[in-house]
Amino acid sequence: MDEEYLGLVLDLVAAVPPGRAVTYGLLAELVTEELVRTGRPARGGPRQVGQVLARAGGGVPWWRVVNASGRPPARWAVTAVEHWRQEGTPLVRDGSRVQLATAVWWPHPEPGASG
DNA sequence: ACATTGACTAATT
DNA sequence: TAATTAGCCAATG
Repeated sequence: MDEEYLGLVLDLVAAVPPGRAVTYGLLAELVTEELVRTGRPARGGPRQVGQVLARAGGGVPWWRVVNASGRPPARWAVTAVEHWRQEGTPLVRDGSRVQLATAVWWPHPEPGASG
């Protein structure tokens, strides 16, 4: 886990707009894409993204990163919900999780890129 | 080197 | 929806 990987993850998280969210898995894929695109070996997965955020603490909008169920880390659930309500993030009926179908965001694909 | 742990995920029940 | 299980990858003891 070097600085380059940390920076990649943190930059991506910082790029997520308010009121939107990404999943750990998606973030991991984006990181992998970028590494491969720049000719570097792919590494890490969703759990590594989690590791980075856990280490980062504050300083990044961590509440915009949720698991595949739209939930934040249990320990920070209350704080996350407060942020979501403040940003107007689409939530499911009970307000405890992000509505992924409408809230998920990802970087604009580059022109010419396949897919 | 082996075991355990963790801000994960997908499939099963 | 919730609880379980198995798979995953890297860090830590």
